[in-house]
Parts: sequence; structure tokens; C-alpha cells
Amino acid sequence: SQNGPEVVDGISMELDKRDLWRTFYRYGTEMIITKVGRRMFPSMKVSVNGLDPQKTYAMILDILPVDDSRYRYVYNSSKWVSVGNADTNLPERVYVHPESPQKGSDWMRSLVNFDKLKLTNNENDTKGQIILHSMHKYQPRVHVVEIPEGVDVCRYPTSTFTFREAQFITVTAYQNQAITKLKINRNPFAKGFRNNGRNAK
Amino acid sequence: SQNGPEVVDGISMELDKRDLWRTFYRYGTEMIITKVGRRMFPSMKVSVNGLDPQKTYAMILDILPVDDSRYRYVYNSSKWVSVGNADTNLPERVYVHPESPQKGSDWMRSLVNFDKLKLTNNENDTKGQIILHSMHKYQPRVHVVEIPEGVDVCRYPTSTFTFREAQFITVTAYQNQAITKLKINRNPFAKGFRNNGRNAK
DNA sequence: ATGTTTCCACCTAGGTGAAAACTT
DNA sequence: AAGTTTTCACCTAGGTGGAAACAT
Repeated sequence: SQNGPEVVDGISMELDKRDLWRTFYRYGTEMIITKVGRRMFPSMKVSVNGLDPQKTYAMILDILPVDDSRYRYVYNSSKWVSVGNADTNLPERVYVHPESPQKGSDWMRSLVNFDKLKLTNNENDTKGQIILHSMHKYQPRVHVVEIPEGVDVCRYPTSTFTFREAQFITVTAYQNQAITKLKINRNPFAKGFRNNGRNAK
Repeated sequence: SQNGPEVVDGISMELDKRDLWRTFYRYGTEMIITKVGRRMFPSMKVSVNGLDPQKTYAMILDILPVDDSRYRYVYNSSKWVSVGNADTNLPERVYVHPESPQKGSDWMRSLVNFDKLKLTNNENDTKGQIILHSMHKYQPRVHVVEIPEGVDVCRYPTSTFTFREAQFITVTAYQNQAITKLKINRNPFAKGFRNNGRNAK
């Protein structure tokens, strides 16, 4: 994947902490999913440009299956391998950024952080969290939806951004210890044991 | 002041935890103001009805001086007495509810909580907090502002609600010990000492 | 004297990975 | 054997009143 922002329909979007995302991606990013819901780390955080400052937009994040595979981590080779078909489909949910709807100027003023988004493996989730299968590979996407004022339309003009380095595999417990270490070292909420974090020797 | 919701322009609004507010009011509610900013306790929290579900509204809270007096607390009589004139005017700030703008149906769905609002005595505050003088009496108000779609107007239709039991006097340290006790007993963040809260005998 | 600021221990609220228990 | 759930100690983040220091 190239450097610099993605550009779609004259709108440009850049993934924040791209180097961090790439580091994770190199090892095969894992995201823990739980019954109650768990945040992503890193979170999707983007800067946007090229919006019409006057127009109103919503920002939406969704997560697509990358392929039809189920995966398993092979400790010997430290690699994820495809094992059989993906599980059946799930309720399709999206995360609408809580500041939606908002003027283009507001979206462009500062980073747009999707860190409140939560992933779950609970198919009966009632909290509107995004439901995923464990041990599957996913691709998050960000949609910029223009909301015309005072007009009733059935389809809003939408521009979709896909950041390949944000792909991840869902787990209920980390498989690759390199990923665990990265999470602990980079996520301020995850310094919860003696031999890491700021007290590390 | 009567019971039941206030009604203005066909819109009705009710102050949540009204009994609690009245208990405070009976003793003379004090609100601490600090340089960095401090929340109100109780917070202004209202339920709204009678909005047009389709229309867009903003909700705004402002705080007016009740009179032209400066106050002092007299321990002997446990009363606030007027002592001289109010201090000079301050930058007028309002608190726009962070969910603004929003459809009437959204505002009516659940309680509208202004608990993120912060008061300060720092006249040079740059964080947009509401600036007040210490030892003055204030009246919070809630404004419902209708925002017509796609029209540029200089004045929006506004309905203003005033809850008398929400009046308070600003302090930098509590004067009336009855108020201190009420704050400690009712505010979950204020159990910070041995002889109260859940460890009380 | 009286009022303000600073610092702090003590809370609430909630995001982590580890480990043990559980399931299949 | 492999994956999931539960619980928990350890964090971050930030809202309290108290006490001491400070200001006027």
C-alpha cells in the first residue's frame, strides 16, 4: 500500500498512527472480541480533507469479512493459516460516529476518532455493537456520507475509504505473543502487570 | 414554585431530581467554582415534551445573575446576606448541549443532561467554560432553540425555561455545613473521607 | 479576617491482559 | 486439544471535599 492519504471523489483521508498500524499488520493484527464488547486497539482515527465546509456529513465505520475463510494460528510457523469456510453471516451493523451529522468544517477541524466503537462475538448483542466471528479476517472501512439539507433522498452520496493496514483477525485470546507485547507497550490501558510498562526493567 | 412541568410555547420541560434540587435550595445551594473549572452538583437534567419530532433543535444552558448583590454567609444565623454591589460584568458564555443540533424526537427520547458543563472563576478561561463571580447569586436557564432547515435567519425561535429551585450562590469553599453534607451524601464522586459514604458507621 | 489557590487522598467509571474455569 | 467465558488485579481518566498555603 502506498503512502499519503487516500483520495476518493475529491475527498482525502489519512489513517492516523499509520506506522503503528503497519507494525501490527506485519505480525498479523489481532483484535480481541468478547461477549460484553471490547474496543479496537489501535482505534481507527482519521484526518479528512476536501469536504465542503458548509455541507453536512455523517461518518460511518463498517467492517467487512476479507474472505470466506476461518483461520487458525500455527505456533510453529508463527503464521495464520486458512482452515475451512467462514461461519455463517451475522447481523450487519455499522458504527455511526457520535458527532454525526456535522458540517464539513467541523469534521476537518480535528482528527476523527472511532475509539468508542466496540466489537463483540455475541450474536444477540442489544447494545448496537459490531458483531464479528472469532478467528476470521476483517477489513474496516470508513464512509463519508453527504447529507443534503431539506431534501428527502433514498441514497446519499457516499465516499468509501479502505485502509489495508487496518485489517485484523478476531480472537478471544491473543495467539501471537508479538501482538500481545505490542498491545501492552502501546495501549496505556494495558500496563496491568509487573514485567512491562513503565516499571519494566 | 408550583409542581409539574413548565410549559412555554407548547413545549413542556421538567427538572429532573426536583426534590433534590429543592432540598438544596432550602439551605441555599452553593456551587464551588475553581480556576480549572468544576461541575455543578446537582447537574441540570431535564425531560422535554411537545417538540416537533421532525424539526431540529439546539439546547442551551446559560446562567444569569439574580440580582446586583454580593453575598456573605453569616455563620451565626446560617444565612446569606447581601453585602454591597455585584462585581463588574463578565464575558457572557453559554453551554451548548453537546448533542445539539438534534431532532425533536431525539431530545424527547431521554433525559437531557447538562452534567458536563463546568463553572469557573477564571476570567481568562480559554476552555469555553462558564465564568462566574464568587459569592454571587445565579439563576440557570435552559433554552430550546429551533433551527429551521436550509434557511438563513438571524433569529431562531427560542423558548426559555427557568427553574427557580436551581438558583445557587457561587463559592470557592463551602460555607454552610448542611450543604457540604448534602453534597457528600448525594454526589457519588464525593465520598472521599472516612466518616461518610459506604464506610460510615 | 476573609476569601482563594494548590495539592492530595479518596472516590467513580471503565479499558487492559492474565489466569483459571468452563465448554465442546 | 482448542477455543471461550469469567473474574480480577492493574491501569487510565477524571470528579470530590479537606487541609494547608497563599493572597489581600
